[in-house]
Amino acid sequence: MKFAEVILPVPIPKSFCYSIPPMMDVAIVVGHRVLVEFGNRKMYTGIVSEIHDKHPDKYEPKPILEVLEVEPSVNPSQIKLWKWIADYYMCTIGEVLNVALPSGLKLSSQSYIQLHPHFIIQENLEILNDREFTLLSHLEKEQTIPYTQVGNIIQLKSPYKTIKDLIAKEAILLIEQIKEKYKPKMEKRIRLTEQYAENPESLDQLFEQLGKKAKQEDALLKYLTLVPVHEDHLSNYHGVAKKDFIHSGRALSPSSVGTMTKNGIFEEFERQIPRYELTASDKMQPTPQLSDAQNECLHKTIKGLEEKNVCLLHGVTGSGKTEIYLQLIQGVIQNGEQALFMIPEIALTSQLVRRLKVYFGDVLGIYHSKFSDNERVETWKGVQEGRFQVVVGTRSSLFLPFSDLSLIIVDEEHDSSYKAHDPAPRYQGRDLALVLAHFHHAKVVLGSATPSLESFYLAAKQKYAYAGLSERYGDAQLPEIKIIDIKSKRKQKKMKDDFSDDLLQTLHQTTEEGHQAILFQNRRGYSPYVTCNVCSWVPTCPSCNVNLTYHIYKNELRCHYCGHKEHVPNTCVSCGSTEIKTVGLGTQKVEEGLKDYLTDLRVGRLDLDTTRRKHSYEQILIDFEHGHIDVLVGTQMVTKGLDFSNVRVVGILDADRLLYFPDFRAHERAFQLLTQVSGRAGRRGEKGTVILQTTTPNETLFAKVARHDYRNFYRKEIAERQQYHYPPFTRLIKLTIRSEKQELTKESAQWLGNRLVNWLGRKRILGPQEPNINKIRNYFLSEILIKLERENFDLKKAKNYIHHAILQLKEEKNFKRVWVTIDVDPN
DNA sequence: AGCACGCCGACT
DNA sequence: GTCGGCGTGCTC
Repeated sequence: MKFAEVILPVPIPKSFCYSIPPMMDVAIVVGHRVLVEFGNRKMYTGIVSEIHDKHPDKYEPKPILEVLEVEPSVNPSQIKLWKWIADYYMCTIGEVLNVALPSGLKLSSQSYIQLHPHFIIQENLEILNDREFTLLSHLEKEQTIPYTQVGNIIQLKSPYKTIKDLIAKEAILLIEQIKEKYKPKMEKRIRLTEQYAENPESLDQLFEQLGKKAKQEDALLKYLTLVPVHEDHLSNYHGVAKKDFIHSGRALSPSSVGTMTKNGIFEEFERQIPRYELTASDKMQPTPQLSDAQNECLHKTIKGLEEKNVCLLHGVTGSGKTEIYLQLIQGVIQNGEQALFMIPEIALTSQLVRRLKVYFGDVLGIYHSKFSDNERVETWKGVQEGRFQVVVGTRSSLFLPFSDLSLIIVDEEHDSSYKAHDPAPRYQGRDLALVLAHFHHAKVVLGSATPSLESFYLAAKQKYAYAGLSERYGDAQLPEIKIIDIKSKRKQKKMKDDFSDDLLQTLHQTTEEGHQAILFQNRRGYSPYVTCNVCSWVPTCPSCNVNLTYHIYKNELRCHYCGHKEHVPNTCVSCGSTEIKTVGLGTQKVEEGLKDYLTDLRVGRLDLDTTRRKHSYEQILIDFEHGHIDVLVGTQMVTKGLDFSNVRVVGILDADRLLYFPDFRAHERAFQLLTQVSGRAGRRGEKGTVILQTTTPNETLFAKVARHDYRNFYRKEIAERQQYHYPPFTRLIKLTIRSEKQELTKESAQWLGNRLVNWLGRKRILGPQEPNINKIRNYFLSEILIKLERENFDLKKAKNYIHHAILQLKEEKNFKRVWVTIDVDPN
């Protein structure tokens, strides 16, 4: 008898042992998706992680019910990676499985009830109560009803007992239905039936027969122009897409085509087609020529990769790093190997994808969060089958089933969206890329204009190779950055609301000249809060401890943490006055204000609120590209990967806010954001201008941004990190403690903190401390930060302590309703 | 995470 | 009684 260890998508830190029925013995291997029963009756897809013949001694394993595929969906090196992640990021392997496997490959069962075939309601009325009768009459009509709906039907919150009684009376059956989620996309096609296709001469006769039926004759003619049956009768086999046949060129009448199908002239058939909108129409192009500087950098990178496996490619904004990536990828394709091109979440615009498609065509796969389940499965399978040699995607593309990976490019490696937040595993995509590459003996290129301190530090320590690119591509120059002191401007009455005279003038001038501008304000909504002018009352969220943001379009107040919405009150809830005013500046207000002061401008906005829908992001960018928008206002979305040659001016409305985050990375992030957004100005051709508005014009960080002086920024910042023992000199683990009561959160956090201090020592534990926003979605939060040495330290042991302490916390009677999340290497 | 089960208090 | 709420324990 053989047994399989199966990974299941549940947050339990174990794998589960199932028996392999003898019939399956030969077929089953590591990486197979299998269907198993788990718990009382639920069915799940699991992944086989190990096969052995040791019967567990404490229980009798259940059998594997089904092997869901011939070729395993997952390869052994992926399982190795999953285990590494679970270990390093301190989560369960089930949680890893949950994010790693596209949901199209995950099946789970849903419970349904149906009438027992031998049960006749009319003959059993006396043993049924009202509720039972209602339910059974519904079942007579509906055949099957999902378990989850039963409660609604019989007006009970927990229908469990009723169902159990009915099962005992043999009135109903409980069944499990499994839904296969992935559906291949099919296309309806049309072709001639065999009799006509095989001897095209018979078509002449057919034309005569159709003589008076002009519409059918039309259709036949059109078919023959689309499919050259006369020249090559085999061409009929693939026929033509029905949609194209009927609607392209001169449209046909669908009903006459239908008639002809009925009469055995045409036949309909289906063919699986890829979901990708491809390529036949896109002409393939050779990758672009490199400038001398790029060429030199490319060679430095290649040499660096040979020596160190990892190379930091540090190129100023607009220096053309992408062209270098293309060359590297090209090399990988020629060797018949695979490459992964990683980009931050939002930068995956169709702009970039379209560009890559032109160079790589059919060997390029795409993978990101706005893809549907089905599309993801197709990329997954394409990578597995080796059809896709290059994948461009966000951090989740690290989980694809690569077999022959030889290069990973992490573009904009400093970008914080590489870090996963919400469900565990809270992995850092850039770091994980290094691990994946290590498993595959692949090379990694980390590219950025503003490298993360971590990466630059490792390059400085010669752990990574380094290749710099300090000039912009073509004749472009780095923009001139003007720092505007808005405090003194206000005194001089040269501010109009939040716009300085310089900013308005520059915008006016550049748009007059036919150029475009970008305005950056890192806050969405109209204003961050509203307040009563009389008593200073501020509306707050009922479930989170934050002020509500004012959104002008629906005249609404919204919570950006839980999504709560309410109308703006006409009168102050606290004092009854009607003087409610808005305070502070969001992107909507910038948009409004611009329209007031520069009336002729066409203003667009790019933030979370305008890009919720799947293609809206793309649409705004297209409008901007085609010059339908003069000024684009946006949040940090505008800092990422927008590359429009006509943008001459960038305005930063309030640079101060970036600095005063209570976070050791605030300065790093500010420098990156400011440099990146400035880099949008003046690509190709003339020099751009950046207007940076601030109340603290002497802040040295701004000066460094203005001088494009990354190195001095780095020197100062790294010294501080070292002095205060922050990464890259230490490793951080953040624990977040949550409960429904503030006191409970506080006490349990204190308890946990003490335990950790005992085991790990006072100096390694910071907190517990209430975060700035101490209540989200009705849960009160507290945080503990653990600082661990990077060298000469037993990390594994420390993590065990942490796990242990949390386990102990949960065993304390009073702390049962306390939740702790672990975030390794938090942002 | 689900889900069953058991105990308790609050109702028609 | 019967229902819902909540705590507890288990899942191969």
